[in-house]
Amino acid sequence: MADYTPQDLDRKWQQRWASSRAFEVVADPSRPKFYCLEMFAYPSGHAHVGHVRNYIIGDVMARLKRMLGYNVLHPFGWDAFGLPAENAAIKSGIHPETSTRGNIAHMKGQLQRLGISYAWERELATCDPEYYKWNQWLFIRMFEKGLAYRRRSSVNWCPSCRTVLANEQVVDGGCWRCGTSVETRDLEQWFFRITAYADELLESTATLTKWPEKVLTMQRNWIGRSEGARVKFLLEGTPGAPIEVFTTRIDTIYGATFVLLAPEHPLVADLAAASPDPASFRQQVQAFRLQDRAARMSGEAEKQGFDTGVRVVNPFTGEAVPVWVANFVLGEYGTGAVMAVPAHDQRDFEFARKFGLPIRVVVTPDGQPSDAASLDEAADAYGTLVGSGEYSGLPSAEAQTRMIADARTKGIGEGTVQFRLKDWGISRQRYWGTPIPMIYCDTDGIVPVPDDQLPVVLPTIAEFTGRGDSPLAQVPEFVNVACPTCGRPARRETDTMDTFVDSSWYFYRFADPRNDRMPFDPAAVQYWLPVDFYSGGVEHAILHLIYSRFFARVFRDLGLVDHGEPFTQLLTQGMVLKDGAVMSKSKGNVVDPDSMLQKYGADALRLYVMFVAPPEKEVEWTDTGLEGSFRFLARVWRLVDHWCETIDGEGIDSPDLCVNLTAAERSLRRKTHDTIRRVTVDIEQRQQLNTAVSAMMELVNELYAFSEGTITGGPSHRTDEDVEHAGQTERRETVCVVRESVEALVRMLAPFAPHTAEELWAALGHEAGLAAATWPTFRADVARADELVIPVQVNGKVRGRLTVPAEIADAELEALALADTGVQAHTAGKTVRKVVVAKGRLVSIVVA
RNA sequence: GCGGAAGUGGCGGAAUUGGCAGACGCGCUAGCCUCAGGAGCUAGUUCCCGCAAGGGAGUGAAGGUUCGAGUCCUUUCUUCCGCACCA
Repeated sequence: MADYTPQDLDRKWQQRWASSRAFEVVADPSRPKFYCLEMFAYPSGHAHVGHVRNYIIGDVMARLKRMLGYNVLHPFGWDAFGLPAENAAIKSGIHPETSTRGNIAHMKGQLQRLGISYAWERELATCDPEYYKWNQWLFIRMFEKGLAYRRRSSVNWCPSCRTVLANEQVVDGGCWRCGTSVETRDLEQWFFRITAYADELLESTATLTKWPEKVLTMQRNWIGRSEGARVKFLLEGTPGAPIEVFTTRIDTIYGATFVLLAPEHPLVADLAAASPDPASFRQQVQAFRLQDRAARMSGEAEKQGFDTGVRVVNPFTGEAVPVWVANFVLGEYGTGAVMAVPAHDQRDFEFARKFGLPIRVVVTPDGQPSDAASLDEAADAYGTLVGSGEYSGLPSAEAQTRMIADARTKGIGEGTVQFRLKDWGISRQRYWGTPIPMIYCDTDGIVPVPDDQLPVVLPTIAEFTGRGDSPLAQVPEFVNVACPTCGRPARRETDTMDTFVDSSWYFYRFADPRNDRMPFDPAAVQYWLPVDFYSGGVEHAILHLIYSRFFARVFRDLGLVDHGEPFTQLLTQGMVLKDGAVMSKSKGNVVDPDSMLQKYGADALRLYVMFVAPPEKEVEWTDTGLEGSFRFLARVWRLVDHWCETIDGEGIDSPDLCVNLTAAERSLRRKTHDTIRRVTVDIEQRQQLNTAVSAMMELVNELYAFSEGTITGGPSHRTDEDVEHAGQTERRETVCVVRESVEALVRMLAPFAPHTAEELWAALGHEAGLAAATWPTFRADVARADELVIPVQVNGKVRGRLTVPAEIADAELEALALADTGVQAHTAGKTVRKVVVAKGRLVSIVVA
């Protein structure tokens, strides 16, 4: 064999895999399936090693599962729509289609050069009309079911560029291009009713037993279920709709000394109109609304408010209390109005102190009345009610139940559940996305594009100005359309969809990516889904992973799939840092995989990235670590080179048939099988890929030590049955044992270093390649040691070691331990109080 | 503020069920090999005392449970991450 030149191997095997379509699969219900998926990529141009880590993790899993006999679906695609390409078009004039296609081609080449085993024939890009057609189809189905609806909502607006800005385009409260201070504007926009599934999305987190607890916690917090009550406060003196508040602490309602409205509350405009000085009123409200959104929501901003002059009646006390507008009350949560209980809520407390509003204590720890003047912060703990009429003396929890029941009886309120999760606004005033397939007709109103006219193709735009409202609104031949119902002139929707829509179901499309009649054949999805192993960045813990769970339920309720959860197991991989920072082009600390590939080959890079730390952990990139992995592969290469001609041959038996193995040979077999166990468990069950690599390194070290012994150790072991091969003479037993070990090693290396493993496997005489190889089988009987070294502790310190048969009885072990000279040095003249024998592990002696 | 995760040699990290702390790798040291070594092989490498044998200490800190704790419990410190005026 020649020297280890991985670059040649990379090329050779990548070509063979491609020409043999090695990783393409078809559904086969007679075989167990495994759907292995990494989050698809935004085609930014170049993948750096941080991105690549994720693909390698998935590839190790996919390649292992193939060798274990699973029918493995391992596809890849491109999250190809998105703002960066459009921003680039505005700056450089290059059309998003052009830059995106170019970036995809480059990144695909990078992944292929890494030898990631994707079923490339299933590749998809979300900017393909064949893909986004089904976004549109699904949107219409959701519209029909009331899951997609339209309402007014605010967006960021740059008055200078006269354009809507995405949140990412707002930098420090200003426009990303001109710095002009951003305003909010109300526009009619489309929403998905994800809140219809809020309870289910929350409750089913309990079934996601193979997801990181961290992600589940984040999702639960994001959904933010809270139980409470809605209570109506009637306007004093004026007939009309009451102000409804949401509270989780109805037990404190006797302490509600005022009511607060969000500036966005619908009643605020009416109150302004009716006020003595409407102009000043409106000006104050407007001032709150212009406050930087982030600052207003951050909790650090100064609490501000003003009295509307209107009073409402507390339905429990009958007392009239003032209504204020406050900058910190959120319009989009609850009812946009809250009852303020300053004694028992810190925000209300601060507000009351600032504006001299009354504070009344109605819950105390012991049920004894207490004076509000002594408070220096709100007392928000549960306790016993005081000064609360008929409810005084009740504990908070019981009071809540009774008060909610009474409110319901009297028609002044009811118990309710409130979610922090809001409906998902999907309208984007952008070009590079899926056109929303809706038509506005003066006669027929909102009309979906008929299915047979899908897709609504994104028109090609020549110039990107970054000015004006939705770019599509500036394309008359796109906008103007005949109404599908009445045929009269109508207008198309000119907004495009949030790209999270694209990524919420792509994993279904991979099951049947070329279907032109449906988003996918339910039978294909029935076989392949759910995704068994999904890996990607933790930054998607909330949005993408909740939206996908939502879509799975939408598909389920459309009768297209029969499961609820799309991802059985989730792995969130850590980032790769360079010089302590996340890699980014702007920081100039990007490690380019291609230059590493040229120097060390794909396998060294793959192995290093897997070896350096467990997949979930952040890692710091080091070139010396990569060199270490290269050295290991070269060491394996030389090992196989040394042995391959000796052990490659007909008539080599299984080591099971060898009865008279030497101690060294038995020890090597033991190490081999123990390694098989460790590597298998580490990858398949623990996803602890770093220790799987360590285990293989240990085996290689053992094989080196063993090889020294047999090659230079002389003829003492030799018998008449020696095998004569290629000038090397070895005991037949040695050949059997080494062959078993080396062949296991090469196959275990295959998921990590597939190119090298393929070459070595061929060198060992296996012409069919690793595609035909199976994962080595662990044999507990072989791995079991026949002798153990048992440490003996005296008062917690190791004072001796006993080499004993593995099957030794506890009593005998105890006797040996007590008789050991090293132990006796520490027990002499003392009384043995206790002896604990931990079977097969240790003996612990207590003396005094 | 709330929630989550984590603190182990010079460094990245191991320790699977409460049972020999530091596997494996990087780095470093020495020897061998070599014209040479930024290649390879072998040995060593937690800290302190000691020529050595050996002894002592040791997993952020302080307590506790236990024959035995990196692992379990309590308190505490630090770091990272997420959420953050959600009533």
